[in-house]
Amino acid sequence: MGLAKTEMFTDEQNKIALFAKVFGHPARVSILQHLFKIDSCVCGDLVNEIGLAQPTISQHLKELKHLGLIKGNVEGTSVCYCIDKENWTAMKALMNQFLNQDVSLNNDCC
Amino acid sequence: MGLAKTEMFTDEQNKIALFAKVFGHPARVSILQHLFKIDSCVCGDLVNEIGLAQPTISQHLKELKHLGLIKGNVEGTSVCYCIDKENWTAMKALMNQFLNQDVSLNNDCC
DNA sequence: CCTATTAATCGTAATATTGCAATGTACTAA
DNA sequence: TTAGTACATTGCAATATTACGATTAATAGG
Repeated sequence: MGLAKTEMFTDEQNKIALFAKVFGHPARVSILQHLFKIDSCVCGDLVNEIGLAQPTISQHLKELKHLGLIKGNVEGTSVCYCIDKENWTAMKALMNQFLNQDVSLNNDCC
Repeated sequence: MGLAKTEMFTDEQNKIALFAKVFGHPARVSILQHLFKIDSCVCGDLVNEIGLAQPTISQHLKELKHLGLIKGNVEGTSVCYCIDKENWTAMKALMNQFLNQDVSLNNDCC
């Protein structure tokens, strides 16, 4: 298996899970934090910043790009990656809706 | 491999990734939403609510419990699960810090 | 053209995740 | 005690993820 049964869940639940999944690796968290911290970024910087090999970083960037959270422009021999602000904001709204569910219920059973 | 190299990242990055990972499956998202929606919950309800088999649900509940996001009390033959409000709030703060990084930078390179 | 640089892709090994049948455990009721 | 109910644990098969060496593609500079 190793295969989630997505068909039995709502689109919203699957979408939340997909975004969360991409944040579920410290390298990708680190990449995103780095992209926020500086204005622009080439992959080489990330390979130096994070300790992983170049193909590994490239693979993580691909996943982030696939979900639309970052975008990359070719600049000569290097590629400039940065946060896709619009998609990030939309993702944030979805995640906040999930995280900010009302916690003040009177479920005193536990 | 399939093994994240956690030692090269900060505690914060690893913690964010761990929480995100547990949200990275629609069944666990669904379980948490259901626990928020009702006051208390036994596992049987979840097995009916979600379409997965009982051992599968039990395993997902275990992961949520391990991270402290839910807690369970034995009540006779059944177990009452609910959100651990305190830990949920702490988790929320960490995740919001990550999600709400300033998006208004002038990274116009892309 | 040739060479260097940068990053993507391919191939593969090690490990993790998902899901469930079978089984085990703990409690309740008769 | 026996049977039933509710959930946990075990064991395993199918698939996914992570990481990286080797290679490839694309561009820049000579």
